[in-house]
Amino acid sequence: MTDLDTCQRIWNSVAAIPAGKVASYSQVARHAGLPRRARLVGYALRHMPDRPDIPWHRVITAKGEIAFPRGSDAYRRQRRLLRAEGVVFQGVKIDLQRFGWRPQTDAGLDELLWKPPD
DNA sequence: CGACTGACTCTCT
DNA sequence: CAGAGAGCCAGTC
Repeated sequence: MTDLDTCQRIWNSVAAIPAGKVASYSQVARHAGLPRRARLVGYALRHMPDRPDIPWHRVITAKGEIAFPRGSDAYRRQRRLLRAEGVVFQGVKIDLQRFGWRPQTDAGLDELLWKPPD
């Protein structure tokens, strides 16, 4: 397994994702100080202890899709958890414009978030 | 040591 | 906007 410290940082970054928003693997990797290690994040999550304080379901691919194959058990589970937090799915994808995690502009994003759709 | 794989991403077409 | 290809890193065989 990777350095425990690395995993800790990854999990910590995942835990930093606000409820109702999602972050891509690369986003989490970058936030954890691991620029191009998106796959490592995936690996870390795969081997993650099922701790309730780690919202793994808020981590999706850069396309805004759940990384699991559609129709799989894990896919439905993650999708349900996200929907429970208010994340809206457009078909198989999530609108990253609205639900994408913006660590830098997180504070003032609410207005943007709740602006009525076109 | 090398080939294969995976909860990935970026770039080019 | 979708598909192909290359890059990336750790684990497994």
